Formats: sequence, C-alpha cells, structure tokens
Amino acid sequence: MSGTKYWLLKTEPESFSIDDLATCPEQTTCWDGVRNYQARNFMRDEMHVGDGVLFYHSNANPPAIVGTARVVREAYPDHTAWQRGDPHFDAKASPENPIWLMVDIQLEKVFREPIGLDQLRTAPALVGMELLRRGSRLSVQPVKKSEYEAIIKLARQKHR
DNA sequence: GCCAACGTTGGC
DNA sequence: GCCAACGTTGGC
Repeated sequence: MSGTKYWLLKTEPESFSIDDLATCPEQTTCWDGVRNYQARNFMRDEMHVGDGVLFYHSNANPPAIVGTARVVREAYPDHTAWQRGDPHFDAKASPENPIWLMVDIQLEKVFREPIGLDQLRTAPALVGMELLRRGSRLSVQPVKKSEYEAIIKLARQKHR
C-alpha cells in the first residue's frame, strides 16, 4: 500500500513486552501512556490504520527490536490519563479534554532473534536512523521505509 | 547505579 | 520569553 508509514514504538519489557502483546485478545492492545507532545502528535496527525510498527524493547538486555506490529485503530483519547492512581495519571486531562491519545496495534511478527542495538548500529542502511541518534528519547518515532525494510531483512537473515 | 541528553516547569 | 532547576529516559 502506498502512503503506508512506518514507526518505532518503545516499551520497557518489564512493563509491557512483545510476549505480553502476543497473549492479548486478538494480539491487539491500546498503546496507552504516551506523555510526550511530539510523540502524541505523531499518533494524532500521521499514524494510520495499516502503518507498520517496529516493536522496540528499551531498558532491556540487550535493548533490541523484537518484532513488528500494525496500526489497527487511529488515535483516540487515552483514558488512563484521568484515572487517579494510574502511573501515567495527568491531573490536567479529563474526558472533556483528553490531552493524551493512543492508538491500537496488533502483533504481526515476533522475531525469532531480537535485533540488538549494537547490530543496528553496524547496518549501513540504518545510518541516520532516529533510534540510533545520540540522546534520542522519543517513544514514538517515524521510521523510513528503507529502514523498515532493512530491519525486516536483518530479521530474516538471522533465521537462516 | 551513573550520568548525559532532553523535556517541562515556573520564577522573574 | 529567558533560563535555571528539576524530572525522566535509557544506554551502559
């Protein structure tokens, strides 16, 4: 599909891993808890059903891309923002003024072997990738089609 | 646990 | 609107 965009979503596997996603009903989950405006705006303005998602484990050993998913629902209010006691509670958010949004994603593929950060750094096709930029912290970041395809290719090679 | 990089907050 | 202080992220 032309117009398909590609994204990388970060998660700490201790809080939500790709294996957790695999056990969700329909292998689908809402991507709640994003509390960064730039990340939110990507979801709100540019993410569409069918977009490709690289699933990244941060604060992991090793940090790695561990699989792929698809966007199956476009941005809608993140209700956890006004749930008192939720780790991502935001007193300024409410059903009338949600502030924060989320999308739904569905698992596509769990890589048999994760592609670690160090391997990503050595791939010529990935030079300049946002994830590899020093100090990159965005939890929702755009990925070039060429980068996405290069990573799929790396995952396939690992299988041989 | 350290710390660099980055975002947010709030005084002025 | 500046910017210092503070909190968070995330690799190591």
